[in-house]
Amino acid sequence: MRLHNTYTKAVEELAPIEPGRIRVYNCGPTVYDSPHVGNFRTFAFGDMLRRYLEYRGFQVAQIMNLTDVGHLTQDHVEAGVDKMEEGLRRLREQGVNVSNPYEVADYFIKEFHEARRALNFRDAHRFPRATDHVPDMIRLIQALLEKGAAYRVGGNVYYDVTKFPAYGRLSGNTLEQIKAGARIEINPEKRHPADFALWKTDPRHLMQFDSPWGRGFPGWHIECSAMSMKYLGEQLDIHTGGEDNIFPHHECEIAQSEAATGKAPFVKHWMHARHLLWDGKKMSKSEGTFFTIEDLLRKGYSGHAIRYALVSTHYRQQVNYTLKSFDDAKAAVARLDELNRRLQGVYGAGVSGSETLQSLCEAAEKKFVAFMDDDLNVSGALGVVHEFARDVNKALDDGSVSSASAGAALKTLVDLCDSVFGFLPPVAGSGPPPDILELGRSRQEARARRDWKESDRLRDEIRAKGWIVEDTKEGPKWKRG
RNA sequence: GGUGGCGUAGCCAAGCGGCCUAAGGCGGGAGUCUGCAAAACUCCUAUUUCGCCGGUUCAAAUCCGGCCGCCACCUCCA
Repeated sequence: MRLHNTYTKAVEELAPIEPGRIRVYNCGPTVYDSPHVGNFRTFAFGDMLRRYLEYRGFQVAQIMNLTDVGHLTQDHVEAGVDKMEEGLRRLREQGVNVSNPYEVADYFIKEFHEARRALNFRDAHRFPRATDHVPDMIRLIQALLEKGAAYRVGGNVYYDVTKFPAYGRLSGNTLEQIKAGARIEINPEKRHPADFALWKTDPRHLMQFDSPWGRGFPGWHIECSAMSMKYLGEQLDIHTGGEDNIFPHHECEIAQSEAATGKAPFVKHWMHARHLLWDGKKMSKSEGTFFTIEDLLRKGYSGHAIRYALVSTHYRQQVNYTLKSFDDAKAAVARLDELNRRLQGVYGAGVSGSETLQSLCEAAEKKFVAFMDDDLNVSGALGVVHEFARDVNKALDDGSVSSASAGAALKTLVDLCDSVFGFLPPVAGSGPPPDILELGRSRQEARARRDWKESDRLRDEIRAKGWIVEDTKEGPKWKRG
């Protein structure tokens, strides 16, 4: 299996640190605002990666952090705005009863998990919160000070980038380039403009923690180093995030982690998802293109359809969405859902017939794996899925498929579309309730005596009760309205 | 200013030197099936064509150069 690595800018063979086991850290959400589709494109990529690794037989340890410290918008304290404070104000404006930053975080963490579940994510093994790990961060900062990789100025601690020769290798922002760039603010406390804060003492910050350097708060980057190493060890197989994290966040993480442990590489595969565009531009609140998952659900798109849309474009491809993208996804999911029901019907009916689907399944899975093994080529893999769907439908139309054969096709469909992609809706267990089935039987009787008027009336009545009945060769087929 | 990416049918999107007379989805058209509807299936919907212009090669959507257009990162951001 081959995956792209931002650090080397190449697609490389995945070679687990520990055979059979993959340790993945996903940069998770900041929880002082509602997560939006863009965030979830990245998270959905992380979830699919985990699912595919499991499908390929790896035991995966997946950690996703929740950033609940309200970092300042700038390293330089003076002009900084506390994000948590903004979140608090925003929620109060909406009439939500919150009194402190922890409650703000709780509120948005709950929202995040709701959206995550709606999109059928597997649970990461842990969702560590930054505020629960301040002592771990302090220990890491202390280690960096002891090794001379960081320095203290009053109550502030900065990382000394000049002590880390590899700084800039991930992003290409070498120290020379940063120095030349006019966009870095001058902070007289820093020895080098690219030095970044590990700890800040500032009485105005909302969230305050005790430290050897005074009461203050941790720098943004240190939390991920501390939490990933705490739960996954000093070296990880894969670390994911959005492309914006490459610099400065992940660049700084590498510097901190490797300087602290003396082990390199901190991460074997850095994987970054590209940002999405809405209607050709960055999502923007003022343009009304800042959609949350909840917004899309409210517009009538199912979690499965949203997931299909988010997952069906390669993660390193900049993707442009409009509402039509979600309509397309909805239709594609419906088609696969239809096949799923059809197969379940044949599988449950216990019919004998040809076993021809077996080889079709094997061929499809083989091709699917070949595409996915190549840095998660989902478009190619999806092509395989849809070709498979067409071939199976064709066989079903011939009416000669055995139950065993249908079962095999069912397994393939579920493996690919549910286990890996996670967008196949579950077939509602038992079908319609007895009263609906009774109406259906009346309708069949009406049809038998060619009373189309009554038959259509019953179909409308069934429809009004939330079910759709379709006539097929195998008898009536039931769907949720 | 620095760095990186993209430009394939109405839309989305694979392919990255010959199996391309270019996957797959959505949309559209015609048909099969059906009392009707729905679903499904079949066929059609890029045929000197893959932004444009040159070049390399026996061979290019795929490599090289130039141009045009779009985007991202370099600053909080997935």
